[in-house]
Amino acid sequence: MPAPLSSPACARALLVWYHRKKRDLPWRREPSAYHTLVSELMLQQTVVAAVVPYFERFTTRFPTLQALAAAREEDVLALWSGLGYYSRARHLHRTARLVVHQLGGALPSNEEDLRQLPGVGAYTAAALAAIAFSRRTLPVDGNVARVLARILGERRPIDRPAVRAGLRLQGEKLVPAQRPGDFAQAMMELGALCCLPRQPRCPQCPVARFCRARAQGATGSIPLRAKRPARRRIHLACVAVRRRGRLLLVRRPAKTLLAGTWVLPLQELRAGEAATRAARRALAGLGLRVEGSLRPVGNLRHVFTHRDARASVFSAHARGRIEIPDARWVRADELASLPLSTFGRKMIAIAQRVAIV
DNA sequence: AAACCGGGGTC
DNA sequence: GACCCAGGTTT
Repeated sequence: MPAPLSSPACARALLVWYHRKKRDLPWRREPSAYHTLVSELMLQQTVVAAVVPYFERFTTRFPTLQALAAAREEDVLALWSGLGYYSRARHLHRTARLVVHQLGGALPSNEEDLRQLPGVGAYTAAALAAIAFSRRTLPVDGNVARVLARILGERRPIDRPAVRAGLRLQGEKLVPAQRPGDFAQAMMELGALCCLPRQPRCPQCPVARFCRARAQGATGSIPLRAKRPARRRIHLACVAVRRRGRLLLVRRPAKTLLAGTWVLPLQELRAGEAATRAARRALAGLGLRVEGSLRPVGNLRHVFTHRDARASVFSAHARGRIEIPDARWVRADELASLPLSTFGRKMIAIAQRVAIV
Protein backbone atom coordinates (compact mmCIF):
# COMPACT_ATOMS: atom_id res chain seq x y z
CA MET A 1 0.00 0.00 0.00
CA PRO A 2 1.24 3.49 -0.84
CA ALA A 3 1.69 5.98 2.00
CA PRO A 4 -1.46 8.04 2.73
CA LEU A 5 -1.74 11.15 0.59
CA SER A 6 -3.43 13.23 3.24
CA SER A 7 -0.18 13.85 5.06
CA PRO A 8 1.76 16.97 4.07
CA ALA A 9 4.81 14.75 3.63
CA CYS A 10 4.02 14.31 -0.08
CA ALA A 11 4.12 18.02 -0.85
CA ARG A 12 7.22 18.48 1.29
CA ALA A 13 9.12 15.69 -0.45
CA LEU A 14 8.18 17.13 -3.83
CA LEU A 15 9.26 20.67 -2.90
CA VAL A 16 12.62 19.49 -1.56
CA TRP A 17 13.23 17.61 -4.80
CA TYR A 18 12.17 20.64 -6.84
CA HIS A 19 14.55 23.04 -5.15
CA ARG A 20 17.39 20.63 -5.77
CA LYS A 21 16.60 19.64 -9.34
CA LYS A 22 14.72 22.48 -11.04
CA ARG A 23 16.00 23.67 -14.37
CA ASP A 24 17.40 27.13 -14.93
CA LEU A 25 14.71 28.55 -17.22
CA PRO A 26 14.63 32.16 -18.44
CA TRP A 27 11.20 32.92 -16.95
CA ARG A 28 12.41 31.77 -13.53
CA ARG A 29 15.18 34.38 -13.40
CA GLU A 30 12.96 37.44 -13.04
CA PRO A 31 9.58 35.86 -12.23
CA SER A 32 7.37 38.90 -12.76
CA ALA A 33 3.66 38.50 -13.53
CA TYR A 34 4.39 39.68 -17.08
CA HIS A 35 7.14 37.12 -17.63
CA THR A 36 4.88 34.43 -16.22
CA LEU A 37 2.08 35.48 -18.56
CA VAL A 38 4.31 35.40 -21.65
CA SER A 39 5.86 32.07 -20.72
CA GLU A 40 2.52 30.41 -19.95
CA LEU A 41 1.01 31.50 -23.27
CA MET A 42 4.08 30.30 -25.16
CA LEU A 43 4.14 27.00 -23.30
CA GLN A 44 0.57 26.06 -24.21
CA GLN A 45 0.94 22.74 -26.05
CA THR A 46 4.59 23.52 -26.64
CA VAL A 47 7.69 21.92 -25.16
CA VAL A 48 10.06 23.97 -23.00
CA ALA A 49 13.03 23.56 -25.35
CA ALA A 50 11.08 25.10 -28.22
CA VAL A 51 9.94 28.07 -26.13
CA VAL A 52 13.23 29.21 -24.57
CA PRO A 53 14.68 31.12 -27.56
CA TYR A 54 11.27 32.65 -28.37
CA PHE A 55 10.83 33.85 -24.80
CA GLU A 56 14.27 35.49 -24.84
CA ARG A 57 13.64 37.32 -28.10
CA PHE A 58 10.10 38.32 -27.15
CA THR A 59 10.89 39.77 -23.73
CA THR A 60 13.97 41.56 -25.08
CA ARG A 61 11.85 43.26 -27.73
CA PHE A 62 8.85 43.79 -25.41
CA PRO A 63 10.32 44.08 -21.88
CA THR A 64 7.07 45.15 -20.23
CA LEU A 65 3.33 44.74 -20.56
CA GLN A 66 3.20 48.40 -21.59
CA ALA A 67 5.73 47.89 -24.38
CA LEU A 68 3.72 44.93 -25.66
CA ALA A 69 0.48 46.90 -25.53
CA ALA A 70 2.07 49.64 -27.62
CA ALA A 71 3.28 47.25 -30.32
CA ARG A 72 1.63 46.54 -33.67
CA GLU A 73 -0.02 43.14 -33.96
CA GLU A 74 2.03 42.41 -37.07
CA ASP A 75 5.27 42.81 -35.10
CA VAL A 76 4.00 40.60 -32.28
CA LEU A 77 3.09 37.89 -34.79
CA ALA A 78 6.48 38.23 -36.47
CA LEU A 79 8.22 37.34 -33.20
CA TRP A 80 5.92 34.33 -32.95
CA SER A 81 6.87 33.06 -36.43
CA GLY A 82 7.56 29.33 -36.30
CA LEU A 83 6.17 28.75 -32.81
CA GLY A 84 2.70 27.72 -34.01
CA TYR A 85 -0.83 28.31 -32.73
CA TYR A 86 -0.73 31.94 -33.84
CA SER A 87 -3.97 32.84 -32.08
CA ARG A 88 -1.94 32.70 -28.87
CA ALA A 89 0.10 35.70 -30.04
CA ARG A 90 -3.02 37.70 -30.86
CA HIS A 91 -4.58 36.77 -27.51
CA LEU A 92 -1.45 37.80 -25.61
CA HIS A 93 -1.39 41.11 -27.45
CA ARG A 94 -5.10 41.73 -26.77
CA THR A 95 -4.60 40.86 -23.11
CA ALA A 96 -1.72 43.34 -22.84
CA ARG A 97 -3.84 46.11 -24.38
CA LEU A 98 -6.84 45.28 -22.23
CA VAL A 99 -4.82 45.30 -19.01
CA VAL A 100 -2.94 48.50 -19.85
CA HIS A 101 -5.90 50.46 -21.21
CA GLN A 102 -8.75 49.22 -19.03
CA LEU A 103 -7.32 47.66 -15.87
CA GLY A 104 -4.73 50.26 -14.95
CA GLY A 105 -1.76 48.21 -16.08
CA ALA A 106 -1.87 45.48 -13.44
CA LEU A 107 -2.96 41.93 -14.15
CA PRO A 108 -5.86 40.63 -12.03
CA SER A 109 -4.58 38.55 -9.12
CA ASN A 110 -7.43 36.08 -8.75
CA GLU A 111 -8.29 33.11 -10.88
CA GLU A 112 -11.81 34.14 -11.84
CA ASP A 113 -10.75 37.52 -13.25
CA LEU A 114 -7.68 36.09 -14.94
CA ARG A 115 -9.93 33.58 -16.66
CA GLN A 116 -11.68 36.43 -18.48
CA LEU A 117 -8.52 37.51 -20.33
CA PRO A 118 -8.12 36.49 -23.99
CA GLY A 119 -6.12 33.30 -24.32
CA VAL A 120 -6.34 32.54 -20.60
CA GLY A 121 -8.28 29.34 -19.93
CA ALA A 122 -8.69 27.28 -16.79
CA TYR A 123 -5.11 26.05 -16.83
CA THR A 124 -3.39 29.39 -17.47
CA ALA A 125 -5.58 31.24 -14.95
CA ALA A 126 -4.62 28.74 -12.27
CA ALA A 127 -0.95 28.85 -13.26
CA LEU A 128 -0.84 32.66 -13.06
CA ALA A 129 -2.78 32.74 -9.79
CA ALA A 130 -0.44 30.21 -8.18
CA ILE A 131 2.91 31.26 -9.66
CA ALA A 132 2.55 35.03 -9.98
CA PHE A 133 0.12 35.69 -7.11
CA SER A 134 0.72 32.87 -4.62
CA ARG A 135 -2.87 31.69 -4.66
CA ARG A 136 -3.54 28.21 -3.34
CA THR A 137 -4.66 26.52 -6.54
CA LEU A 138 -3.34 23.87 -8.91
CA PRO A 139 -2.95 24.27 -12.67
CA VAL A 140 -3.48 20.90 -14.32
CA ASP A 141 -1.64 20.61 -17.62
CA GLY A 142 -0.59 17.48 -19.48
CA ASN A 143 2.32 16.85 -17.14
CA VAL A 144 0.36 17.41 -13.94
CA ALA A 145 -2.54 15.28 -15.18
CA ARG A 146 -0.15 12.41 -15.81
CA VAL A 147 1.50 12.78 -12.39
CA LEU A 148 -1.85 12.97 -10.61
CA ALA A 149 -3.32 10.05 -12.55
CA ARG A 150 -0.40 7.89 -11.48
CA ILE A 151 -0.32 9.03 -7.86
CA LEU A 152 -4.09 8.60 -7.53
CA GLY A 153 -4.33 5.45 -9.63
CA GLU A 154 -6.81 7.01 -12.06
CA ARG A 155 -7.54 4.46 -14.80
CA ARG A 156 -10.05 6.41 -16.89
CA PRO A 157 -8.84 8.44 -19.93
CA ILE A 158 -7.31 11.65 -18.58
CA ASP A 159 -8.18 13.70 -21.66
CA ARG A 160 -11.86 13.55 -20.81
CA PRO A 161 -13.02 16.82 -19.23
CA ALA A 162 -14.87 15.10 -16.36
CA VAL A 163 -11.80 13.03 -15.47
CA ARG A 164 -9.56 16.10 -15.73
CA ALA A 165 -11.86 17.94 -13.33
CA GLY A 166 -11.73 15.09 -10.84
CA LEU A 167 -7.96 15.03 -10.99
CA ARG A 168 -7.84 18.72 -10.31
CA LEU A 169 -10.21 18.44 -7.36
CA GLN A 170 -8.10 15.71 -5.78
CA GLY A 171 -4.86 17.45 -6.71
CA GLU A 172 -5.82 20.72 -5.05
CA LYS A 173 -6.04 18.92 -1.74
CA LEU A 174 -2.31 18.31 -1.98
CA VAL A 175 -1.38 21.98 -2.47
CA PRO A 176 0.37 23.41 0.60
CA ALA A 177 -0.61 26.85 1.92
CA GLN A 178 3.02 27.94 1.65
CA ARG A 179 4.50 28.43 -1.81
CA PRO A 180 1.66 27.11 -3.99
CA GLY A 181 3.50 28.47 -7.03
CA ASP A 182 6.55 26.33 -6.33
CA PHE A 183 4.29 23.34 -5.76
CA ALA A 184 2.65 23.85 -9.16
CA GLN A 185 6.00 24.19 -10.90
CA ALA A 186 7.31 21.19 -8.97
CA MET A 187 4.44 19.03 -10.26
CA MET A 188 5.16 20.13 -13.83
CA GLU A 189 8.89 19.63 -13.37
CA LEU A 190 8.28 16.15 -12.01
CA GLY A 191 6.26 15.31 -15.10
CA ALA A 192 8.93 16.74 -17.40
CA LEU A 193 12.01 15.22 -15.74
CA CYS A 194 10.93 12.15 -13.80
CA CYS A 195 7.33 11.00 -14.28
CA LEU A 196 7.86 10.60 -18.03
CA PRO A 197 5.06 9.35 -20.32
CA ARG A 198 6.71 6.14 -21.48
CA GLN A 199 9.53 5.27 -19.12
CA PRO A 200 9.00 6.89 -15.74
CA ARG A 201 12.10 7.03 -13.53
CA CYS A 202 10.40 5.79 -10.39
CA PRO A 203 13.59 4.91 -8.47
CA GLN A 204 14.56 8.59 -8.42
CA CYS A 205 11.03 9.90 -7.80
CA PRO A 206 10.58 11.86 -4.56
CA VAL A 207 6.93 10.79 -4.19
CA ALA A 208 7.20 7.18 -5.35
CA ARG A 209 6.09 5.97 -1.94
CA PHE A 210 2.79 7.84 -2.34
CA CYS A 211 2.11 6.54 -5.85
CA ARG A 212 -0.73 4.07 -6.43
CA ALA A 213 0.25 3.30 -10.02
CA ARG A 214 3.71 2.44 -8.74
CA ALA A 215 2.29 0.24 -5.98
CA GLN A 216 0.08 -1.55 -8.51
CA GLY A 217 2.83 -1.92 -11.09
CA ALA A 218 0.60 0.04 -13.46
CA THR A 219 2.80 2.96 -14.51
CA GLY A 220 2.83 1.50 -18.03
CA SER A 221 -0.95 1.60 -18.39
CA ILE A 222 -1.64 4.83 -16.46
CA PRO A 223 -2.45 7.34 -17.71
CA LEU A 224 -4.86 6.19 -20.38
CA ARG A 225 -5.77 8.44 -23.29
CA ALA A 226 -8.71 8.35 -25.65
CA LYS A 227 -7.83 7.61 -29.25
CA ARG A 228 -7.45 10.59 -31.49
CA PRO A 229 -8.90 10.69 -35.02
CA ALA A 230 -6.57 10.26 -37.99
CA ARG A 231 -5.50 13.47 -39.66
CA ARG A 232 -7.12 14.36 -42.94
CA ARG A 233 -4.98 14.66 -46.06
CA ILE A 234 -5.31 17.84 -48.09
CA HIS A 235 -3.75 18.83 -51.40
CA LEU A 236 -2.90 22.43 -52.15
CA ALA A 237 -1.58 24.32 -55.12
CA CYS A 238 0.39 27.52 -54.65
CA VAL A 239 1.95 29.95 -57.08
CA ALA A 240 5.06 32.10 -57.05
CA VAL A 241 4.50 35.31 -59.02
CA ARG A 242 7.24 37.93 -59.31
CA ARG A 243 7.33 41.54 -60.42
CA ARG A 244 10.45 43.66 -60.38
CA GLY A 245 12.20 41.20 -58.08
CA ARG A 246 9.35 41.06 -55.58
CA LEU A 247 7.33 38.01 -54.65
CA LEU A 248 3.55 38.10 -54.26
CA LEU A 249 2.35 37.00 -50.80
CA VAL A 250 -1.12 36.90 -49.28
CA ARG A 251 -2.21 36.99 -45.64
CA ARG A 252 -4.27 34.08 -44.35
CA PRO A 253 -7.77 35.23 -43.35
CA ALA A 254 -8.89 35.25 -39.71
CA LYS A 255 -10.22 31.97 -38.31
CA THR A 256 -8.53 29.83 -40.92
CA LEU A 257 -5.46 27.64 -40.84
CA LEU A 258 -2.36 29.80 -40.17
CA ALA A 259 -4.54 32.91 -39.73
CA GLY A 260 -2.63 36.15 -40.00
CA THR A 261 0.53 34.69 -41.46
CA TRP A 262 1.81 35.27 -45.01
CA VAL A 263 1.91 32.53 -47.63
CA LEU A 264 2.07 32.17 -51.41
CA PRO A 265 -1.35 32.49 -53.06
CA LEU A 266 -2.90 29.05 -52.65
CA GLN A 267 -6.04 26.99 -53.11
CA GLU A 268 -7.06 23.56 -51.92
CA LEU A 269 -7.65 21.09 -54.73
CA ARG A 270 -11.26 20.09 -55.22
CA ALA A 271 -12.09 16.43 -55.72
CA GLY A 272 -10.47 15.27 -58.95
CA GLU A 273 -9.16 18.73 -59.79
CA ALA A 274 -5.74 19.18 -61.37
CA ALA A 275 -3.19 21.15 -59.37
CA THR A 276 -2.67 23.60 -62.23
CA ARG A 277 -6.35 24.44 -62.25
CA ALA A 278 -6.38 25.10 -58.51
CA ALA A 279 -3.29 27.27 -58.96
CA ARG A 280 -5.11 29.36 -61.58
CA ARG A 281 -8.05 29.75 -59.20
CA ALA A 282 -5.67 31.02 -56.54
CA LEU A 283 -4.58 33.87 -58.80
CA ALA A 284 -8.02 34.51 -60.28
CA GLY A 285 -9.27 35.12 -56.73
CA LEU A 286 -6.79 37.98 -56.48
CA GLY A 287 -7.87 39.51 -59.78
CA LEU A 288 -4.82 38.29 -61.71
CA ARG A 289 -4.73 36.57 -65.10
CA VAL A 290 -2.04 34.01 -65.78
CA GLU A 291 0.07 34.82 -68.82
CA GLY A 292 1.46 31.75 -70.58
CA SER A 293 1.76 28.48 -68.74
CA LEU A 294 2.30 27.49 -65.14
CA ARG A 295 5.70 26.00 -64.46
CA PRO A 296 5.96 23.31 -61.74
CA VAL A 297 8.88 24.14 -59.46
CA GLY A 298 8.53 21.70 -56.56
CA ASN A 299 6.41 19.85 -54.06
CA LEU A 300 6.32 19.92 -50.31
CA ARG A 301 4.67 18.14 -47.42
CA HIS A 302 3.80 19.59 -44.06
CA VAL A 303 2.11 17.77 -41.19
CA PHE A 304 -0.15 19.67 -38.82
CA THR A 305 -1.87 18.16 -35.80
CA HIS A 306 -5.09 17.56 -37.72
CA ARG A 307 -3.99 17.92 -41.37
CA ASP A 308 -1.46 16.20 -43.58
CA ALA A 309 -0.85 18.80 -46.26
CA ARG A 310 0.83 18.24 -49.61
CA ALA A 311 1.40 21.21 -51.86
CA SER A 312 2.47 21.64 -55.47
CA VAL A 313 4.36 24.85 -56.10
CA PHE A 314 4.21 26.58 -59.49
CA SER A 315 5.70 29.73 -60.89
CA ALA A 316 3.85 31.96 -63.32
CA HIS A 317 3.69 35.34 -64.96
CA ALA A 318 0.46 37.17 -64.32
CA ARG A 319 -1.15 40.42 -65.41
CA GLY A 320 -3.67 42.58 -63.68
CA ARG A 321 -4.03 44.65 -60.53
CA ILE A 322 -4.37 43.08 -57.08
CA GLU A 323 -7.91 43.51 -55.83
CA ILE A 324 -7.63 42.58 -52.18
CA PRO A 325 -5.87 44.38 -49.32
CA ASP A 326 -4.29 41.32 -47.75
CA ALA A 327 -1.84 40.80 -50.58
CA ARG A 328 1.48 42.51 -51.20
CA TRP A 329 4.68 42.39 -53.22
CA VAL A 330 7.52 41.51 -50.88
CA ARG A 331 11.28 41.99 -51.26
CA ALA A 332 13.52 39.20 -49.99
CA ASP A 333 14.92 41.42 -47.23
CA GLU A 334 11.41 42.14 -45.89
CA LEU A 335 10.68 38.49 -45.15
CA ALA A 336 12.36 38.53 -41.74
CA SER A 337 9.96 41.15 -40.39
CA LEU A 338 6.80 39.42 -41.62
CA PRO A 339 4.78 36.87 -39.67
CA LEU A 340 5.48 33.59 -41.44
CA SER A 341 4.60 30.03 -40.54
CA THR A 342 6.94 27.13 -40.99
CA PHE A 343 4.65 25.96 -43.80
CA GLY A 344 4.86 29.41 -45.41
CA ARG A 345 8.65 29.38 -45.14
CA LYS A 346 8.81 26.04 -46.93
CA MET A 347 6.79 27.35 -49.89
CA ILE A 348 8.78 30.55 -50.08
CA ALA A 349 12.04 28.61 -49.96
CA ILE A 350 10.96 26.64 -53.02
CA ALA A 351 9.84 29.82 -54.76
CA GLN A 352 13.21 31.49 -54.06
CA ARG A 353 15.00 28.69 -55.87
CA VAL A 354 13.32 29.73 -59.09
CA ALA A 355 15.46 32.02 -61.21
CA ILE A 356 14.16 35.57 -61.42
CA VAL A 357 13.08 36.00 -65.04
C1' DA B 1 -18.21 16.54 -26.46
C1' DA B 2 -15.81 17.27 -30.50
C1' DA B 3 -13.41 19.96 -33.92
C1' DC B 4 -10.13 23.31 -34.91
C1' DC B 5 -5.68 25.50 -34.30
C1' DG B 6 1.21 24.39 -35.37
C1' DG B 7 5.33 22.83 -34.62
C1' DG B 8 8.83 20.19 -32.78
C1' DG B 9 11.13 17.20 -29.20
C1' DT B 10 11.70 12.46 -28.36
C1' DC B 11 11.72 7.80 -28.33
C1' DG C 1 6.24 7.13 -37.51
C1' DA C 2 3.75 7.55 -33.11
C1' DC C 3 3.25 10.04 -29.09
C1' DC C 4 3.12 14.01 -26.56
C1' DC C 5 3.69 18.69 -25.07
C1' DA C 6 3.20 24.49 -18.94
C1' DG C 7 -4.27 24.43 -23.87
C1' DG C 8 -7.88 27.82 -25.63
C1' DT C 9 -11.71 28.83 -28.50
C1' DT C 10 -15.48 27.74 -31.18
C1' DT C 11 -19.23 24.88 -32.56
